Amino acid sequence: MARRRAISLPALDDAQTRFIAAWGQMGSTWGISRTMAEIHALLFISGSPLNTDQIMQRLSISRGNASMSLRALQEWGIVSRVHKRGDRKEYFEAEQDAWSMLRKVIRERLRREVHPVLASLFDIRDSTQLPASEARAPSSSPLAAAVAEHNRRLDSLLELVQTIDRLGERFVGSDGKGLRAAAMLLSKVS
Amino acid sequence: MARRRAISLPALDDAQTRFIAAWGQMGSTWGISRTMAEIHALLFISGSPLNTDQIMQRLSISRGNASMSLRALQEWGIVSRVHKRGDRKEYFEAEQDAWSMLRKVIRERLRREVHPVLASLFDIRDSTQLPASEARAPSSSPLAAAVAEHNRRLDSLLELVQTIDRLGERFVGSDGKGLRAAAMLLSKVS
DNA sequence: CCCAGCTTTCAAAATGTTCTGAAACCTCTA
DNA sequence: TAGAGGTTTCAGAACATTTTGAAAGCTGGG
Repeated sequence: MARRRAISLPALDDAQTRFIAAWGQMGSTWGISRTMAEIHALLFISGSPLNTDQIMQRLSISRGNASMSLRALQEWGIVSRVHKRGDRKEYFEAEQDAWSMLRKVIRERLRREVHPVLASLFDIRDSTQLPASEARAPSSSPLAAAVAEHNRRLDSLLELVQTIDRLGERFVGSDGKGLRAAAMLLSKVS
Repeated sequence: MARRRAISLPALDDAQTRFIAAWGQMGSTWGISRTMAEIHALLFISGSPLNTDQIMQRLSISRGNASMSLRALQEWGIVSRVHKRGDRKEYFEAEQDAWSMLRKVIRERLRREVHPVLASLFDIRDSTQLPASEARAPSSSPLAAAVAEHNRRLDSLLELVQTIDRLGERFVGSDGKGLRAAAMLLSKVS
């Protein structure tokens, strides 16, 4: 029977590297730059704060890139600066609670991407709102009918996006503990 | 008092154009190419099937681009081909039910993006699983402790991604009608 | 006030993605 | 089976994003 090999330092390092690659991959398919996701992965998986030089070395990236990506991660709220006594360097650490992390990401995506789209959709809908008089009477004009159909389609999409938005807001607003429970609960709704 | 201007054909056209732009914008922030999102928007908002030439004209894109984007949209399952009697051209139409559309998008994203990440994470976790003997006894070795921490972090992420996956699968699996109800219901869970 | 050590900025280079246009390819009909 | 009408493919061009590296900008101690 083959003996099970004991875990070694290189094996841990390798696992970290593979995790970083997988997370970076994922990030890039969800509209986050690969490097940003990799830095986040590195900070998350190592668990302790790292400074810019350590990050640069570990990921083979330039100082400028590291600096900009770290700033962006801080703007997302999932990485924060840490000062170490007696060290002039800045250290960075990742949010360690995965659910809290997700909450922050969703909060930002709502703010940056969903809300602007909602605003546009409302705006567009208003631009073809039929005057009340025309909307009330079943119109005989083909144009009015086309406009009505158009509005119906727009409204159905609006409703969808609004529901997603409300869902997200609720998720984001719930406190850390209740959050996971809510997700679990949903996963049982049939 | 200013008189309310009646809806005109140009106004409808303009609303369509604005919708197409907004939807294209959104697509690009969610990892879908702008053109693909725009074609989808055009088909969705016009409601009736269009052929390649009509799409090319309306969006000012090349035939090649239109063809490839239409193929991709069909692979996502949210656009389908339609034959028109007595017309040799192919026509395309978008799924008109917004919730069904969302369901299809989520199904594909789970398949293409979430499942591969899950597989990688499981794989990575397995590579540093402590032999049962070592894991059982509280270890004194600092290396073993580091590995244990690493595994803990990995597991917490795994659990998160798995929950999302299950949630998505359930959403995707539910039938059209129950779907929206479930989302509404979730939005009331506190 | 000046310097050392560190961080941030940003223009240009590298890289990656999307789009075009023309040629190859189907598939009906005569 | 020729060819008209239509669709797909794909190499290269256009465009967009990401990354680099060097210079400018901070900051705290001497």
